[in-house]
Amino acid sequence: MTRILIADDHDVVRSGLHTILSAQPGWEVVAEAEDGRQAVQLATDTQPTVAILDYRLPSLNGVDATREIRAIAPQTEVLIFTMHESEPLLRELLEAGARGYLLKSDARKFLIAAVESLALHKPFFTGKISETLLSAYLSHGHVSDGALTTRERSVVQLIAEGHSNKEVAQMLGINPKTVESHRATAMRKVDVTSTASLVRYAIRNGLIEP
Amino acid sequence: MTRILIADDHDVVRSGLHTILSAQPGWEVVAEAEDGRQAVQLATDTQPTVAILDYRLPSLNGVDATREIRAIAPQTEVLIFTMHESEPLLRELLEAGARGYLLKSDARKFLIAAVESLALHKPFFTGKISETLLSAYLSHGHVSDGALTTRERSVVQLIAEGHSNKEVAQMLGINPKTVESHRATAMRKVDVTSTASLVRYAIRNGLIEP
DNA sequence: CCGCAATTGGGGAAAACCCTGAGTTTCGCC
DNA sequence: GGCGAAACTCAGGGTTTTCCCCAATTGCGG
Repeated sequence: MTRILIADDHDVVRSGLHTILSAQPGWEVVAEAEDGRQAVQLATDTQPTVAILDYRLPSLNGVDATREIRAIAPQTEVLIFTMHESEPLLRELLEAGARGYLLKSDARKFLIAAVESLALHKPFFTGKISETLLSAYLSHGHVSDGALTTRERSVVQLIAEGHSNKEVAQMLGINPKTVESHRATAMRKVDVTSTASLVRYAIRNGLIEP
Repeated sequence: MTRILIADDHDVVRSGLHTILSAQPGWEVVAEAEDGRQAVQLATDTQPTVAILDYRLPSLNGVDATREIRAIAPQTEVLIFTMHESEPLLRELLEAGARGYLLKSDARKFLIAAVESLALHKPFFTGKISETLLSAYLSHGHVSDGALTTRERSVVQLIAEGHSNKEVAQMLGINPKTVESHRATAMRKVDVTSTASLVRYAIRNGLIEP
């Protein structure tokens, strides 16, 4: 019996997944969560075979939820279900322990195959970026650092949220000049020349909410 | 018999809507479209009572699809189904002829009620902004202009795309100082104090794509 | 004709941006 | 344990861009 947990904040999506998955012989949806915390809680309680998590979840996002579920229920495989393909996101997810990545637009074609694969503890990924990144991960045990370092990401995040260099410096407890430095290298790395473009980058890659 | 058309690019969402709606006695889903053009085509063919359109649709967005459907199948009521609540968007939709606006997060509570209402040719809207805006529309036949003027919107748009004041000035054929001015008033109007926040506003309200 | 808002600008202070250099953890690796 | 690479930390000193007050000009509706 393949036991499945569904976590998505939109009940319409949950209904859709539920009907599609329940139609498969031997598959059972054992829990539905509408936010991250609930997903972790239900995963603990039900110990499902596969947990399907939307990346955008209230209270606890997909990455953090993945990390917690992997810690609490190690035999549960996590399938991330998301709108857009983002490389930094995928990287984080791999580190967090997700073993599947399914684009919402690929759902019809690959949903069954993805869950099937995860149930056998084999990874499953869709999308252009996925193949290269996944093979790199499987051969090295980790993926090379993304465009931005941790510090750079924090800075970009706070900047994109509307804070000035000075404010960011205070929040992080460092010198404004250092913030400038991180900001500058980050901007060079992602190849933009204005704050506006940097904000768009941050939003596209899920560093902040629009 | 209430005949329903569903248009959404994610098949999971279509499945969800389908199962929920079909469960209602007297309701029938007569068509499913995965993009805007197909929705218009199917609306022409099937002449449904209610058309449920996702706002984000490939090939033809929700607003344009609404306009065409209202022109071709005037007795079909259009219900827009969307993630976020955006005032400018709602404004456009009202002008285009939509009679319903349903947030995806409100789906479980209000989906049935919304379709029911539209089938009786009564408007149905969820969300905070909706009430005030709708009543204004019903009493005046149109809605007053949004927060930003035309010029201000253009400027914000170009700024958010990553252009500097100087570049924007060249594109619009005006003095950089004038661009600054529009930018400043726009920022006061939408109540932000940094470029970053302005870009987020632009993205939230659909002035530009992320 | 008068008001009011949109559009157009100026001047000056503040912040962001660019380049260069350099000290100090931090981490993987032999 | 030592060694190198990369990350994190700041500084100086410059240019460019935002940001915030203000004022003049259109233009449209009461």
